[in-house]
Amino acid sequence: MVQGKVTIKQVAAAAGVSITTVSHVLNNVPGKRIHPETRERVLAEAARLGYAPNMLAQSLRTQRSHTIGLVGDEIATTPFAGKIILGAQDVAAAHDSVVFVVNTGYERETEDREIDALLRRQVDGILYASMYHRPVELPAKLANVPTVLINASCADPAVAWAVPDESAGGEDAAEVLLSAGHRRLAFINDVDEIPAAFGREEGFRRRAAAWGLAQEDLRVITAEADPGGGYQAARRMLNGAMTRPTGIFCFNDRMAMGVYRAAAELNLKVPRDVSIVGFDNQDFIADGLYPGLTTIELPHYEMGVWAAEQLFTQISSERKPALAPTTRIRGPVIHRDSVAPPFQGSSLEERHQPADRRSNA
Amino acid sequence: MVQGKVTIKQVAAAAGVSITTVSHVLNNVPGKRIHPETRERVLAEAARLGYAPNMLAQSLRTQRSHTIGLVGDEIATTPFAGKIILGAQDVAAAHDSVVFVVNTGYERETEDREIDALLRRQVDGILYASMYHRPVELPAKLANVPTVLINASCADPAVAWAVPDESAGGEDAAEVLLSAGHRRLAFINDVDEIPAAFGREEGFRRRAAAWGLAQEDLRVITAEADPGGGYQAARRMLNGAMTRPTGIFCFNDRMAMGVYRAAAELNLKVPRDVSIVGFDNQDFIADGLYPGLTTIELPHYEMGVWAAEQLFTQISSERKPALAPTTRIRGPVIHRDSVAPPFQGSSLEERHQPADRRSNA
DNA sequence: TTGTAAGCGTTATCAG
DNA sequence: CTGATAACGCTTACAA
Repeated sequence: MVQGKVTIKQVAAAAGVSITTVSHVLNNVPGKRIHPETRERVLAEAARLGYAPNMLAQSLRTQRSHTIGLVGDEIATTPFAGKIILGAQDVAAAHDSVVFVVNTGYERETEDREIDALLRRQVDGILYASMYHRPVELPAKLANVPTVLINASCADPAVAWAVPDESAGGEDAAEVLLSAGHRRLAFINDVDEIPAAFGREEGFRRRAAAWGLAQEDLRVITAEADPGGGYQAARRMLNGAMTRPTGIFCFNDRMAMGVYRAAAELNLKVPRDVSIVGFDNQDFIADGLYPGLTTIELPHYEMGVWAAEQLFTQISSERKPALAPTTRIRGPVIHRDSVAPPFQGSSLEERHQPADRRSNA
Repeated sequence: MVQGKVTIKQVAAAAGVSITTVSHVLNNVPGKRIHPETRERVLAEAARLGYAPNMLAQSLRTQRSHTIGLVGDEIATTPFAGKIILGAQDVAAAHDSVVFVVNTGYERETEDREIDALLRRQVDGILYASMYHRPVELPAKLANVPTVLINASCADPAVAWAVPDESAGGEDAAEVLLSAGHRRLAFINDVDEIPAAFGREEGFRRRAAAWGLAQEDLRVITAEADPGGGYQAARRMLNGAMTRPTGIFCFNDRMAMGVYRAAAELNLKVPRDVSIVGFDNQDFIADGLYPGLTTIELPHYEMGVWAAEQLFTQISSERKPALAPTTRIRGPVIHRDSVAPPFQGSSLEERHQPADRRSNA
């Protein structure tokens, strides 16, 4: 009620007891038996005054700030980041905690400064997130603080981390195409040599092999992981009608965007003439494309949740074990309209071109 | 060096002085003259021990936490949010502060709970951000806390806010098209009755009028603010060759995405047959489309910066004035490749442009 | 020039 | 059952 800062002292005065007693009843101190009547009185006054403990004082005393830090390289700049923050915040809230988020912009100096800032504020732990799945090394400052990595792995077996299950994603993508009946597949992979590229290809190949697909029916080419890269790769790949893949898996949705364009230019309809599977389920792209893009979602929210939960158990446990848990989280496949059984009719060259579809080059 | 928690007391002991002296030298207390030699000693020991003041204690004592809160309805879920966070963080860092970010998900209850959590942590102030430009009313809890609104306006003249300059955006869009030579324009506006819709239309019309454009040469229709909406509107609008607008301004980039598709289906080339201007400069869409979309960028980062700076001056000033500053920030136009002079040739069954206004590019 | 001590708002120990 | 009182780590009168 009364605005401003009402302290435990005022509650005590109002209830005609000592602050000790107030603290006892408000915190439900185990060993303490308090007269029901005074307890009521205290509770009533506290409520009436709108008392809420000052957590700075509380933290100082208990050495527990109920605060965690989320530091990321590009955490705030990228469309994916949000979900991670959200996941972390949701579990933080469940632990009466709130989260500081800081963006380092890949600057070591900024990172150091900000981590210091967090540490001086006695954060109970730190979530260290990378925007893109990659191996990192833990900043030295964090050696003695509960920390868990998100979207990043670490050689040190003592640090916990969560990453997407890339190869499961690759498998799922293959499964979607294969089970729709496709037998000539292609994977347009990222040129960069990163875990996501390795993992997705590995899974894709593995599942294709499991279906008995012949080597020559699975082409893998690499390109820049953007619309332009996807476009160029697709132009190259979609040329010969005989050998053209009927199902294409793209490293990410942005590349898929380029593949759509290439297909349109070549007068190929998605999904009738080519089925396409993306990766990321990127907001406004996957669902903005026409037809809607079937894609594998990255488990950002889930990683945030897992990591935060892991962090809180680490915080409340005495000493961290020498071997920290790690996880690879599988993202769901989001079915939209870019995958269909391969077209069985005559080959494209024999068909009549629709009049409104002049090819542009 | 020594990890863990080194306190001022340890520094004092190591330097052979009292904690008062340590505090004095470390804080450069104005009125105090300290012997250069002891000052050196203190500094040296502090550095050697790697001392950093515990800000919880400091905050408790000084009643200044060097901490601000950024609460938003969807702050973390949307691709725009990041820039706001970034702007806020950048200026926070310049003020030795760090920012809590919380997402309310439009739930009043969550909002209350989280704001309480921030207040109990003694945040120095709060940035209250809306994901989409709209009027809001300030949560009652924030009445006595320095607060500034981002992407939201407020009827209360005592609260400060920053919003995008929508009508300037509309003007700029019109200018881009008109100065490229277009004389038959269209604006595909959002059906929702929101400030962005009003403002952009108003600006667009105003600038068109300033160029002397006749009423009938500026069509405005509304649609859902997504690719589907843009697509349908464009299909409707791009039909008759005679009356077809040569320049289209879309309420946002997502709608523009749909317009691209409609244009492609109608065998109209962008920008040769239709020039398109979007709004938002949304990552991965505006630059992912082909050809690249010319668009008006929303000043998220700038709003974050302005608001945070405003917040810090408010924090360090005694009492807030009855009339708080507000601002409308103009976003830059991002020139890409979706705008060109109207095509003068005859490849389409289009007749000549009205000869009255034959300007150039 | 330096030190003592009070106090920020809590919690925890230990008496009464 | 309840209440002094000492921390938590720091800043800041006020003394010396």
